[in-house]
Parts: sequence; structure tokens; C-alpha cells
Amino acid sequence: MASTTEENYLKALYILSIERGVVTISDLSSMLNVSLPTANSMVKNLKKQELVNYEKYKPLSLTKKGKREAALVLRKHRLTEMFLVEKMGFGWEEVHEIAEQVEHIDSSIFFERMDELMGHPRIDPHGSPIPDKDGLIEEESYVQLSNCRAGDKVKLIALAHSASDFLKFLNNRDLHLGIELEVISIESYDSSMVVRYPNHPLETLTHPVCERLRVEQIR
Amino acid sequence: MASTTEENYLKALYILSIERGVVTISDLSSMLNVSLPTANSMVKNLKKQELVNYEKYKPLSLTKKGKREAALVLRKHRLTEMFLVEKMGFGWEEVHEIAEQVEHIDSSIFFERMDELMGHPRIDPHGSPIPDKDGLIEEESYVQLSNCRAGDKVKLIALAHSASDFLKFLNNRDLHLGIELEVISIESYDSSMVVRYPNHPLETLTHPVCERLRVEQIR
DNA sequence: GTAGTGAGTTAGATTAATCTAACAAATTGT
DNA sequence: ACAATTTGTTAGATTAATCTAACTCACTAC
Repeated sequence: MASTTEENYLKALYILSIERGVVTISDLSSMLNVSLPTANSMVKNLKKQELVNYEKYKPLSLTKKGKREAALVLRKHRLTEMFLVEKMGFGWEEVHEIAEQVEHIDSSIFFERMDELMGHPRIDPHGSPIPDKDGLIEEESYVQLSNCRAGDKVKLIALAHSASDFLKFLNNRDLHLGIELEVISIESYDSSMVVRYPNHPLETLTHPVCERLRVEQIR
Repeated sequence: MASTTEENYLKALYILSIERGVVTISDLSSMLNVSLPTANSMVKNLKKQELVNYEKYKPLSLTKKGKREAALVLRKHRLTEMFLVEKMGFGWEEVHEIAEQVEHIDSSIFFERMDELMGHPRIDPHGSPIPDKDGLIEEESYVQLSNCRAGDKVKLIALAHSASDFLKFLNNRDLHLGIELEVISIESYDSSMVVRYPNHPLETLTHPVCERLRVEQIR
């Protein structure tokens, strides 16, 4: 069984490789707030356990075994987030920090019971898919609002980040999953977007925000 | 904030000092399954933090500060156990192991929400009192079934241990909190007791079992 | 009242996870 | 294509928690 620290590295590796394709040691070190040598030596350790593929100076990837482990941690994280929202009445902006701790609990009955009590949810409160208990996960469609054009009408289906600051920002603007947005215009200077959505004045969203909003086209 | 390991030492110290009054380093080392030198050096560390009173070769006790810390860990443990039983449908024999992990989560809102959702329970599923959020705890009446005499009628109010084997043993005999027992006889050779209780043939309980059953007299 | 046993202590090693300093390889820009 | 910058690596130290081996203190039994 992987230690809490190892689980965090695997999870970071998993998320980074979905977000960016190629993952480097410095990506890992900055995501986890550890120094480069620390990340470097942990990567060697994970290689020895056949959880990551790694050669000196080359980019990293998870092995099949590593991907499975990582997905199972993500499963525990996302089930927990959903449980906190659905069964304990937390807001979506409160759950990430708690789930970061709960995800390391080693007890399959605990998480399987959560899963049952919620009726086997397929997504977490931020729209990300929950891996099944074999570590299999639905492909996420990764269309970002920032890639849309003026005139596009889209539905907000998920968020690429779930830090509480970002979620409070969305709360303050009544932005929630499922909402339908129309892109009114895009400022070419800074790529900020003006969007319209029901019962709300026009909003301007900066590029970093738009990159974190995952959408699907509605016809 | 105390580490997970430190929290475990404080909790052990708390429980041992209630159970036995005087606590030694070897009590601690055997309760936590660590060697004597390990317990010894941790005790020095806790002394430096003013969490335990300790002088070389003398018995240990928690300081006021240490007692508070320990009670707050116990609060998290017992709230979790109750939540698992009440809100997640676990049996009382399943919850200890999970709670041993959950108790180290650092999130007051998480435990305060549990507490609210259950309506501020005062005891855990094994009958032990739940400390309040200032670390104050009700005095436990520590009458053990093993101290009763033939003819006594008592009610089972709590258990002194909550390992799953012991709880399964009680389940198999339909023994649960609140049940009323009559001591029929005591075998002087091995101190085992024959007891009667509703809807059940007479049961013989060994001394170690009787020591773990906490009761109150009914007139 | 000393010998023996058990409990406690000290010393020193180990492991996991981290760091800084110094250096080496790879990539980028002109 | 080479200098500069970024990224990666190695070496060596640190901290928390653990261990074993060896020694010492304290109490118990005659």
C-alpha cells in the first residue's frame, strides 16, 4: 500500500497528465510544493515500485499499475466530496480541503458505503467523473470556455480546479454546474470574455477563469 | 498541532490513566505496540511540549493542556463512531478501525457538522461519553460487571473496549447496551459469571469479558 | 540488606520525506 | 551555434519515528 505522500504524488501525476499530457519533475514539484530534488527522489522511488515510467531527463508517465492506484485515490477523493455535499450539507467550496485528508483513509467498506448511500454517483460536486472501484474512469470531454468563440452557446459541465477561492468566486456570480452561457464577445488583448446567463447582468471573465470552466456546446 | 503519532500517544495516556490511574512507560509501549525506548523518547518530546508531566523513573500523567488535547482527539473518535453507526448504517463492531483513522483529520467544521447532524449525541455507540468541544468530558461511572455479586440486577451501560472481536462476541450473544442482566452465580475458581437476560438461555461470561462490561445497578 | 528481575534509559542505527548547495543537461533565443 | 536560462541531478544534512543492544535504576524476595 502506498503511503499518504506517495498517494499524493500519484494523484498529482494523474491530474497533470490529463491536464497537460506531458508531465515533468518540476510540474510535480510545484504542484506539491516540494523542492525539485524531493520530487526527483520520490519519482525514483515510484519507478522502483513500477508505478511510474521514468528515465533521467525524460518526462514522466504513470504505468498501468500507477494509473490504477491514482484513480483509486481520486475515487476516494471524489466520493468524499460528493458525500460531504449530498449527505452532510457542505457547500462545494468547502469540501476540497476535507477530502484531501479523507482520501487517504484505508478502508474499502467506508468508501463503498458512501457510494451506496449516494446511489453510485458518477460525478463529483465539481463535475469531475468518479472512477469505479477498479480504477476505471470515464473520458472527460475537455472543452474549456476559453476555447469557445463569440456567439457560442454552451452549458457549464465541470470545473478544472476546485480550490475554495475559485468556487467562492463562482458562487458570488451565481455560476453553477448546468448553467447555460452565451459568449457575447472576447477581448483580444487579454482574452477575457463577456458572457450572458439567465437572471444576471453581463459578466466579464478573465482568461484564467475561462480556462477552468469546462463546457459542452448546446445547439 | 500534534502529529498523528503524538495524538495517539496522548489518547493512549488518557485512556490508560482513566483505566488504571497510574500510567507507566511500558503501559504506553505495549498499548501502542512500540518498543520501550520509542515510548520513552516520545514521552520526553511530549514533556517538552508541556503535554505530559514526567520525571525520570516516575509514572506519567497528562498536564491540563495534554488532557484537553487528548479529549479533543477522543471527541473526534467518538463522534465519528456515532456518525458511522447512526448516519452510515455500520454495526458497532465495524466502526473502531475506521474511526482510528478519521480521528486524525484536522477540520473542525467536519466534526462540528457531524455533531449537529446527530443532534449533539452525548455518548458513542459503545456507551462512552463524547467530550464537548472544549475537551470537557462527563465523569464515567466505572462499575464493572466483574465487581458485582450474585443476585445483583444491573443494566449494561457501556463497554470498556471496542475492538471488533469483542463486539462480535457480544453480538453473537445478543448482548447490547441497555440490556438488563441478573447475576445468577459466580464461579470462585476462575471468577466467571453466569448471567440471565431476556429471551436468552443462561450465559457464562469469563472474567476478562465481565471486566469489560460497565453496568449500573437497577433497584 | 543485598541479589535478582523487571522497568527505564542511553547510545547509536535506520527509514521516509524533506531541505540546500553545487553541478550538469537540455532548451531557447538571437 | 553558442550563451543564457531553465530543468534535472547528486551529494549531503535534517527531522520524526522507529528499532536493537547495552547498561542502570528501583523494587521484591528472601
